[in-house]
Amino acid sequence: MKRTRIAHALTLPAPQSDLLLKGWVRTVRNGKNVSFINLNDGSNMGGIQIVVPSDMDGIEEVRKLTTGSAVEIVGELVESQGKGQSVEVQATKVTTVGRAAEEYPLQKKGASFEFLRTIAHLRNRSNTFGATFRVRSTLAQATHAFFANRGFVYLHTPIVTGSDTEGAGEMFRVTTLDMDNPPRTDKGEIDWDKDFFGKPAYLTVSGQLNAEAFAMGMSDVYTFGPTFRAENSNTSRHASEFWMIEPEMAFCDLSENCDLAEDFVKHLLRTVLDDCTSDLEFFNQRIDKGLLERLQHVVDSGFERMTYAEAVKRLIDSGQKFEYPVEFGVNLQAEHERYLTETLVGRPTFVTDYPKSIKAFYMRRNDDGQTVGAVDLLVPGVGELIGGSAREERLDVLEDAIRELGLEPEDYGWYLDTRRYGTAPHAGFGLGFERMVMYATGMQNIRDVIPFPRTPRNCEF
RNA sequence: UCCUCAGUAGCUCAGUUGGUUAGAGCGGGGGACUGUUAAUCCCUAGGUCCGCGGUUCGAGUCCGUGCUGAGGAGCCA
Repeated sequence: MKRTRIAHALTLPAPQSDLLLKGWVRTVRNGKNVSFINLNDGSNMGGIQIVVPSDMDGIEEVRKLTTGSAVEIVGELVESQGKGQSVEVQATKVTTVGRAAEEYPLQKKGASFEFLRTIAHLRNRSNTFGATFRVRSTLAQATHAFFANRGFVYLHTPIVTGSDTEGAGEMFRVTTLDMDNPPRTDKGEIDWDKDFFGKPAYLTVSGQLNAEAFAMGMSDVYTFGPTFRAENSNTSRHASEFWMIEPEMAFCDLSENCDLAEDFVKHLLRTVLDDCTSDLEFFNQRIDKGLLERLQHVVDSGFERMTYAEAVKRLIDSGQKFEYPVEFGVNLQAEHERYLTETLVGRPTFVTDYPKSIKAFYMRRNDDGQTVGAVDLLVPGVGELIGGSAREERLDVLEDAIRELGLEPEDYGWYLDTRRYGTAPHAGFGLGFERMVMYATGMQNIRDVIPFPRTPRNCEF
């Protein structure tokens, strides 16, 4: 007999005999004539109700089943005699595969997210986290489907990089040197020439520069992989290891870049609305009351677009008092971004054309000489979901930008080659995948949307 | 890194102005009842009150400090 996953079993017409289910016990309730098991195998939200008659062989073992135990059930799918479910399984055989010890920490009654983080290896068996990681998986697969449908090449950029000039944040060093006794140069400095790669190496903070190189030849590419930032960030939306999606498109300007970002976000939300209905209903009911309405609204309406200058003006004109005053030339504070996207606009908002002084060197200089072709996508509840730009494709302008930072263009050899040999306008963005999962589920902490989160001072599991 | 708050049973929490032997619900163990739905009812076991130092006749409670966690800020995705 072949195992049937619970989500599939629930789609079968009842009655359906000779069903083999395997999963984990959520609850057991023992009655006089029957015992009830709620069985879950991760394929759906609510699991399935198993009814075990009291005269079944081995009923004593069933009565002593503990929450969390792994079991196999053989039985028949029938219309339910009770309320609360349309079908259930009348068991003919129950086998304990792996009994859960009495101290199994996931109880029927709710535990705090904070506690569940300390048992990250078990929390996927709870309603909230099962739903979160099903949605996460669906979003990942929808990402690949979206880009595949548009002819993008899926590009694997390196995890380990020798480039310390990316400027996107503090980097984790990768080394095989003995840190207790590293080799030294004559000057007493650590001799990185003796290290594995013959020079300092780091974990990537972005695949963008590599993706740009591939866009200058393969036209439309995207990356989707882990990214590492060694920032000492202690917030609900930063992790030291996270997943980022970075499309890069040749012959593309900032406006087309925004078009793609908007299509992409809408495609992701449409997919989870269609494919994760019961999970989203759970989130809507238990985690974030307005979730379904908000997601549907985002799918149905256009995103707002405004320049940084307009954003500053609207924030000032609003008369709203902020802890930090709004002023042209300084970065928007979190309170500004939140007010803009949540109150003034009420849906996702692209803010474009920031002052060059507050953005990265590779962003394309606008004709006004003051701003660059940057874009942030701000969304209610999460903040910055996407950061992107048109890239500076003009060799001389890019070299000037590097020099203005006090850096040497010679250090950017291969990157500048892409401007030297058949350069073309191009643009791209980075989307923080965990922030997307947060936005789609209403979950408020990045540590709760990644299976085993890595944050400062936390590398358990 | 900065600011604020918190840490009491396996989990979620209560614990009065500092005062005898620190409580409840859930979970665990035992039993009753029952087509149940976080089932219900009875009995029961279970505690380094985060660590260290101090004030006091006396500290879960007050003070200092360390650790851990959370929320907010900065950095960003």
